[in-house]
Amino acid sequence: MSHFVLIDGNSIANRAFYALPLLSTSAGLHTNAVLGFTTMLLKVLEEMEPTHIMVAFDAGKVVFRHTEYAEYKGGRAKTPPELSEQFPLIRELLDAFSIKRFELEGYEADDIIGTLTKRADEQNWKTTVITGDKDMLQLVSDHVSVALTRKGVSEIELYTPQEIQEKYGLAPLQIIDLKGLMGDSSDNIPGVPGVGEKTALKLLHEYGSVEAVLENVDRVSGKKLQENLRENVDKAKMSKELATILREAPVELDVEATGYSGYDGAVLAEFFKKMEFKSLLPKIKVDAPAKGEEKAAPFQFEVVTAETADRFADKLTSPMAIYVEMDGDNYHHAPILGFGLSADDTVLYVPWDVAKDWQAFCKWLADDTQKKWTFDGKRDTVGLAWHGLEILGIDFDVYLASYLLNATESNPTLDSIASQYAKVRVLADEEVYGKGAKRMLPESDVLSEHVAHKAAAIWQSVPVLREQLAENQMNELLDDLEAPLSMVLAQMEKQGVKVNRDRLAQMGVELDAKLEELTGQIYELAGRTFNINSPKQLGEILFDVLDLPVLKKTKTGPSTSADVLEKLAPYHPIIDAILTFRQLGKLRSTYIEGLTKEIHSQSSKVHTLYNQATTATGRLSSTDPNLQNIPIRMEEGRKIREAFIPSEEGWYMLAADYSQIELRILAHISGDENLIDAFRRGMDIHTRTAMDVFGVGEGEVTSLMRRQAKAVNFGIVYGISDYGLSQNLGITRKEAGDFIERYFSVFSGVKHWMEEIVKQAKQDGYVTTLLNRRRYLPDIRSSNFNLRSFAERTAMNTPIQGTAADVIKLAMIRMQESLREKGLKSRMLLQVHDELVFEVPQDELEAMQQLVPEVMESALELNVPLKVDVNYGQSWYDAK
DNA sequence: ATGGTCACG
DNA sequence: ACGTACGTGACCATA
Repeated sequence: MSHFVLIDGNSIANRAFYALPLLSTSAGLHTNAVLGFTTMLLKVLEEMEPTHIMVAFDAGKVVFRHTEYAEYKGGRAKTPPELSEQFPLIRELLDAFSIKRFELEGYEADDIIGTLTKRADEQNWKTTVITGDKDMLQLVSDHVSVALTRKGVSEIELYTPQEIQEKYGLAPLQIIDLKGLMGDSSDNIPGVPGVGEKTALKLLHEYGSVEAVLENVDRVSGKKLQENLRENVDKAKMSKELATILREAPVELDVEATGYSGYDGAVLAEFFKKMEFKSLLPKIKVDAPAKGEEKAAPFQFEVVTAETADRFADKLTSPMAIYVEMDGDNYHHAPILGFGLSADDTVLYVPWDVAKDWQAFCKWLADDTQKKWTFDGKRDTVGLAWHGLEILGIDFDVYLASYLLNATESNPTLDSIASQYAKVRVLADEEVYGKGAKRMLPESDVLSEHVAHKAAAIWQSVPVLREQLAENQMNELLDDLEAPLSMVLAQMEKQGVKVNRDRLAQMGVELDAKLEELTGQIYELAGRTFNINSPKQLGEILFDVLDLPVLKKTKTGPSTSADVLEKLAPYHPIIDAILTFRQLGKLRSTYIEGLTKEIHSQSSKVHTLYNQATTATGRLSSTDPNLQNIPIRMEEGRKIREAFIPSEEGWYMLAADYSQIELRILAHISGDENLIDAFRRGMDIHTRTAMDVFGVGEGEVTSLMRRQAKAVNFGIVYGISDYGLSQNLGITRKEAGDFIERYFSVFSGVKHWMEEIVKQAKQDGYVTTLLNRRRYLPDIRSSNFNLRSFAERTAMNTPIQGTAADVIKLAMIRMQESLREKGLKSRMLLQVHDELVFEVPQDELEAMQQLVPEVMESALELNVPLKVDVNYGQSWYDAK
């Protein structure tokens, strides 16, 4: 059966360009749109198996619509040169694929596709249109489906008439009426003012078309809406015309001429090489090896056994890629299965039982001069340490490198790294081991090949990663910050923190009693029993049985979150009981029961896992258990910290935290003179902000004024919006807006910086921290208001939060060095974003109280001082 | 698996 | 007209 695929070339190229980071070849040629286009094509060819395929492009400056409406597409931003220069490459790409492309002077790709689908439809061909443009949904019919790209170009969503009906309640042709009413800002189709998607859909469900709406305008509910419709009759009609895709363009291309019989693998490979798409090369389907090209050698590796080990001793070289395979994600517990090793043409697999008794290997492993390339060296270091082995000489970590190159793709996996930077394919662990309850070890030959692939992938990726890091000037960030930090974190994780199990149990007993009492009270107040932990059941009790007002909704029903409940508290005594129940329940399940489960059987301590490649901003995160969210704000919860104690008799817990680090960093990078002055004078920053914003003297700042100023300062760091501030302070949006305006008039340097950073983000597509950490913001130029606004706030927040992360990471490295140099026994145990926690012998207390702030405050020189507060006590609770 | 809620900076 | 404060992870209920 025939299957005709039509691709909207401009739409896909645009999507791909904005979805992918701005990649370039070593020669400086930008290729991200080409790459996205290519992945899409490979996917379409494989999954849709078209018998006919073509790509349509817009052509020429004069599109016939212009003559009808001068401003058509006027609102659209100019195509950036980085994208325009890729169009010729995309044409080359299509030629390499032997796919027909077509353009027609004065017409858009839409119209070409509209015309061809009509012809195909008449012949009853199965037809699929691929585009990112929702307008095209109007082409859908029984034979024609439209595939919309989502998440850039990596995923597609197929629309048939049924799906359009389900999603919009409209027939395909009514999509035109929808656009006619709501308009489309990206195409500068005006629509009717005041009518968005919701209103437009409501009108169409009732009347069916733009014309019918206009005829029945008297019956439309809403005075303002009626007025808008009456005053914009012409605009509505014209918008509908603009949104209508032409189905009778003078396209001379015969549908039959788009017949497709596959591509020449060798030609395509040549093009991929030119584009430096190394990872795509293996995806080219070749029926027979192309003439003149040697068949790729099958993957070869050797398994080392106890008997043959001696023969392999001289294969252990420097540098060499090593992958330590473990059974499970938590390397504090996981058994080690074996090692993959690779360098040049050597690829080895060494089972654990062989490796642990192979002396030459263990010696090589612990030899600092033998350089190792790894995937997650911290995992290797800690995992091996639990089994009594030492690994030294880690010289490159592809996990950290890949994270730095793209922090938005959190937790890079080796299979994805391999597909981006290496030739060899690596299966996802899930494919080898299964997931969840179905997880199990595969046959030993499957396992050894999988691990061997991993080592080979690391070996091949390193040079590519090095080069890309160099292009972004990020080698220093890796070599001097993240890599040394990973070894500091390894020590902290392995060291662990002592937790007093009995203390927790005792608190648990007290909580149980209180919770039981509360449960009884709640049931009585509700008049029946129910599951208080179920938002659904709780909602029924509150809003149906007790008939309390619904203040906020979630996707699934009325919200019962704490901020809503607090507002409902005056209505009914059950609310306070529920709030307390929630609070205590959280303490019991997460912090008593959860934490107790994490106490390690071997060490009686908790050993967290710091994730160094998860956050988009450069912060760490902590799991199993998460030690970065131990309660502190409420006294009942804060008591949990009494269970965190030193691991040795007579030692102390010492905590040091940066004071206002984010605002100090804002002062530095914005250069705002007022903010800098405040910090140089050592003032309380919230009081100072209140003085400036309210125009009062220091003695006249009330606690309310200080509280409001504090909220404004938080808002500034988060990328302020009047709505967010109004929510936080419980004031109107207008009042919040006034605060912000006054803040910006006093701290004009901050305002200027915020405008500039957003502008820069729009230009570059990313923002950076002081140490050149980078975060891409693909939505910064989105036409979707929400996505764009979010990206803009992120552009303001990330340099601040990310630089703070840089600073404390630097301090941790210096701190560890300092402890070693001075021969101190004190140990760094925890990092909580702006705080470091140590355990300290009594005779080092004095020295540490001096040293820790000194090292932290001098980690990075800014144009304002950094300030650190230190406290110590018998437990983490007492270090306050 | 997903969403709601809540703990932290 | 839109619908939000920035960054995380754990637990519970429910599909």
